[in-house]
Amino acid sequence: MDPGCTCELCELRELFVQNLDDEHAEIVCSGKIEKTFRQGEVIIKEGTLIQEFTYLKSGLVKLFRSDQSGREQIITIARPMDYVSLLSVFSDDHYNYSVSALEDSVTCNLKMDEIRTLANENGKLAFNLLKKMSRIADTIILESLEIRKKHLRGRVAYLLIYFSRTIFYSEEFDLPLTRKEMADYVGMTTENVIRTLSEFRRDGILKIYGKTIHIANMDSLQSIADFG
Amino acid sequence: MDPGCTCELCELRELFVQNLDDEHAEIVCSGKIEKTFRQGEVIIKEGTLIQEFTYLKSGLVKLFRSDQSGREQIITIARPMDYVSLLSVFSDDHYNYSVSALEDSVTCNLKMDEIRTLANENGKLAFNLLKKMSRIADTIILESLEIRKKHLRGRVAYLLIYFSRTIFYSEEFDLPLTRKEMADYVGMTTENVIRTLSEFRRDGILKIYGKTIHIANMDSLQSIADFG
DNA sequence: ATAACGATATGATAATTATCATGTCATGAT
DNA sequence: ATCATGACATGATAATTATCATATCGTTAT
Repeated sequence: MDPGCTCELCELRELFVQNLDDEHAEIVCSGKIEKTFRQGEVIIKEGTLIQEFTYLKSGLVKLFRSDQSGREQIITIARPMDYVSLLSVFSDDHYNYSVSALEDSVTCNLKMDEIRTLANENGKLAFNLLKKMSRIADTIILESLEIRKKHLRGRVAYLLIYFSRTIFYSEEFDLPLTRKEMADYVGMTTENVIRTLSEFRRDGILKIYGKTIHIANMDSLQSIADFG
Repeated sequence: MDPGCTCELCELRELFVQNLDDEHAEIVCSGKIEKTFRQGEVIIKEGTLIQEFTYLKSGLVKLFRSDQSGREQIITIARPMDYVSLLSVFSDDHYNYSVSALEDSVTCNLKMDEIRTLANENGKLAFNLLKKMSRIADTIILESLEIRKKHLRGRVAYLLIYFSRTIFYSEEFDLPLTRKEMADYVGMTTENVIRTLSEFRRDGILKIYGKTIHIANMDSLQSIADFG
């Protein structure tokens, strides 16, 4: 991959550099487009034609679907090193979900038909894509099953631990979601998510300063997530 | 693919025959093992080492996970033409779900490391696997979101329509699941699934003779699935 | 044939969650 | 600075679902 692609930590680079010769890497690289999104901006819109392979370089995004009544269901939250263009990309012509930026984000976009062509010609590349896809799909499905079997308190606890462990690596962090979005994620109403957070605060499990959450008693929170 | 692989309708055949030369097809084919399972038998056990690529040739199976308390969550139901070895196969060493036969079933098993090797060498094969995987993962995720946003009645209606349209192509069919399994699928209790079926019967939407279901009023059932 | 068991079924009650009402607070627009 | 708006918050009540109790039915084991 030529020096133009200087995305040091980019997983795409890792993926392609191992698997493509210089000539093909150059093709991919020359078609690369970086896009910047402000918090709240739509990156991918449900129903839109899939033309690009979108990779999240920095920031944080949510994948979601909207039903006829306008309510959103959040499918998952993706960080850099996750593929954003994932779910429908290899099986469908149109996105069946939307993506928007939870924090200011930068994406790296490649032309989808180039990826398709390259993958068809290059088993290693295709197989690596297959592995990535498999892992991500797996994670989403298992996460969805986990959430589904818990009650309200367990779901909220699970989500907070997810942010603490997986996203922010800290017991204090700024929630990247509004209470409504948390509700959309765990499949409950906004009011009940708020009530649950207040309960956790009253029980001394959390300290809450607006969007800032400090997990004061991780053990309790963990056992609520496990058994609630 | 040599004449030994005479699975006329097998999607594997279609997948491999287009993508492998005779020599490689012979490798795959010679390692093929067919296995027969009676209704209720376990085909894949959660936690087990993944060594085979399992394809469902005939029958009907359920994919599910068991939690610590012993309750099952059904992830999806797979028919022939679906890949059974799917979710973890390319991303994990061990299955994180189980599969068992809802009807007498026959699987076709290939060695996983052969598939891995071939996919690495053959872009077309890997890309076709990628497309299949993508489609199946997509379907499971979207189905899960659909179920999740409905209430009890809507979930049961959805499931009945799913059997009618997708599995049996008829408005009268024998339920391949017990009431408990239906409950495990839609994430509700057995009692409430039974109650809902009884309600549908009382409302003239269904006729129920034990496991045999006749959908007497598809329009009503459909609108319950859509809006309930 | 009969006993035992699991699946199906229904009712009563408890637990959980949604809805509606209302109010505060922070923030951006004018 | 003030207003408008949306996010956050809490209580009361309604709707939904789970749990517990009980009973029937069909199938399997003895």
